[in-house]
Amino acid sequence: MPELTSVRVSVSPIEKFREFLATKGMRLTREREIIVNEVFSSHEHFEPDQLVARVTRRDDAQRVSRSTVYRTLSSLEEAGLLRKVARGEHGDVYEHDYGYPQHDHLICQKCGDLIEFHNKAISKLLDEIADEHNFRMSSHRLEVYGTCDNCLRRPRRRHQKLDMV
Amino acid sequence: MPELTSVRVSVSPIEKFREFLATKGMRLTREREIIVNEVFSSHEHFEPDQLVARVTRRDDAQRVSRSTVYRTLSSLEEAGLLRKVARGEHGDVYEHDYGYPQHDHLICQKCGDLIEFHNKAISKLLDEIADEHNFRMSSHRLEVYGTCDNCLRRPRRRHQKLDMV
DNA sequence: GTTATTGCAAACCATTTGCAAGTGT
DNA sequence: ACACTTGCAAATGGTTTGCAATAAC
Repeated sequence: MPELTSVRVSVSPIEKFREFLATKGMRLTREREIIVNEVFSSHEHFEPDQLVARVTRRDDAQRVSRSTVYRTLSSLEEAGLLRKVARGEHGDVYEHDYGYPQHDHLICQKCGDLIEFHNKAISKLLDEIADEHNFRMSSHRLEVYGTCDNCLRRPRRRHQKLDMV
Repeated sequence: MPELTSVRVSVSPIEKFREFLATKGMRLTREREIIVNEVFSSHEHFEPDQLVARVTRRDDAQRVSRSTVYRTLSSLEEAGLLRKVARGEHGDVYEHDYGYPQHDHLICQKCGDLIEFHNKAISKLLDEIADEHNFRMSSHRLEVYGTCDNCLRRPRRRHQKLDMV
């Protein structure tokens, strides 16, 4: 088991969010807190609707409406706590963008799975390319589409239409 | 069987499309031909709605409905003649994917401008990365966001939006 | 003659928004 | 108290689809 160093994050997501909200004259409400807790309870990528499903099904004081989920996700994105990732035909997902290093994705077109990777050489090349074009880079999105290991090993017939003549 | 040279030769887009349609048991209709001509009359990136606007405004036999434009764009994408490019908050655009080498984009967040580039080293790195993950890569999308040369030079102006004046 | 295709309008669907009621500071 | 916020329902907006009429082969 590798040793974990807790150097990365000094402030909890909820605290970071509160700070962000404060600068906007916004409040950390019960609903926003519920959503942040839900979002940061696991490191999985998620679709807005998955989150909505979880928090709207409740019948207690932990319930949050669909609108509020969407509104809060936007705020979390703006606050730098979440980032949106486009998965092509599979729709967008959110991922944590706080306390995690920059990375890119392999995206399986069969099962929609996301595999993260980071490659310094690519980052360096991007710097050079931007420089050549006198372009000031602020971010990038690199998505590699194809078929993941799992789907290659156990191909599901229904995905292969083979309608080639 | 038509005679083909041994070298990769540029068949016209319309011909390529006809071949694709044939393999699908589909027909090259007047409407599809109109759209292909319109799409390949210039190399510009375009939004579906821009194309729709051009071909639905007509009152002669050159008119094509919105539905047919969308249906045909999908077919052209499937046929490998067009490719969709996501511009982040600026919405998706189509670009020619036939007779043009693979390339990526610098995308200006100020003006939405697209600057194409190609870098062999990046392609090579992607091959290696996919390989390491036993991932079969079929394509990739690399978009570099930031501010373009033009917008850096004219910081306070919206540049090249001449279609509004 | 079949069978694919078109145009229209209606449906879709994830996301956004107006508004009245509710809540944090 | 005063804004900010919520939940609901309705609006959005780009894209897709059902269907009857039409056209390609």
